[in-house]
Amino acid sequence: MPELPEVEVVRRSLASLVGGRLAGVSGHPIRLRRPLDPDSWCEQLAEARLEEVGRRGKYLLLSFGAHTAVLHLGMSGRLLLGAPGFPEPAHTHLRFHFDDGRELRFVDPRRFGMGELVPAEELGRWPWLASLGEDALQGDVRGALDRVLPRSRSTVWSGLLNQKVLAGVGNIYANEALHRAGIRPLRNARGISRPARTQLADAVKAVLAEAVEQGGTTLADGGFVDGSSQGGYFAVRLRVYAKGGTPCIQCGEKITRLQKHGRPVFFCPRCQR
DNA sequence: ACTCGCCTGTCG
DNA sequence: CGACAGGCGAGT
Repeated sequence: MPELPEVEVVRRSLASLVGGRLAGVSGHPIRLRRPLDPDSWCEQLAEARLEEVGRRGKYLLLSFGAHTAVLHLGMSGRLLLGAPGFPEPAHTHLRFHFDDGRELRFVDPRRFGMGELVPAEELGRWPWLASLGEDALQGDVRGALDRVLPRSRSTVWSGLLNQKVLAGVGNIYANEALHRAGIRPLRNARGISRPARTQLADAVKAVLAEAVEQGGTTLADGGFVDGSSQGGYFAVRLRVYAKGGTPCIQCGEKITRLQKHGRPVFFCPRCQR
């Protein structure tokens, strides 16, 4: 569910925890994308202070001095701030107990998420972070697309979704950026001209920045919420995603929906060439 | 470069 | 009840 903007919104919603000290970590061992053992987190983090909440692509980084908690929300993950006595959602796998009584809960029904506790000095070498490409919000998006797309044998849509190229773009924003740039998702990446790549890079940055401003995309199912359980408002600005059959906002043509690698792709057959 | 599988919840 | 969902890595 959460792509870069949603993770960034969560990151910002946790700002009030920064500087706080842990009183403990709890939960039951469970298999997420990797096994999670809350007891070992509790031992290693002891009474650590939360120094910073960072983000790389779709990964959240909670820096506790000697260790960094690396969290990925997968499709259904949430990080929720709770007050003492606040009822706890189902599928709460991990709780950070702060010494002011507040709790940060990692909730993930579908268990596609992940939590890893990494020694700070190993963070840069940690494989899943190390393989990430340019951050799609803050990095050199144009440079990354210029380097990779002309040599890619895949579609431009796949290229945007490839986290080794750009870190943070998921299916919603890939579709939206391609519409804004007037590019058909399933075109060969190497056939995209340099000016079109520049437009695409600008569109990626613009759509992500706008989505962050709007608090992220919360679709009708209410999936995404920030740390305070607030949804975002970008869904009303979506131009193609989940809009198959409805008129294009720019030209009135019906939005096409098709399926690629089992995932939905949306585009306007008139505006996007 | 593509397919599959990991899970639960929700919707038609 | 089946189809489908925002992701991603392993295996082919």
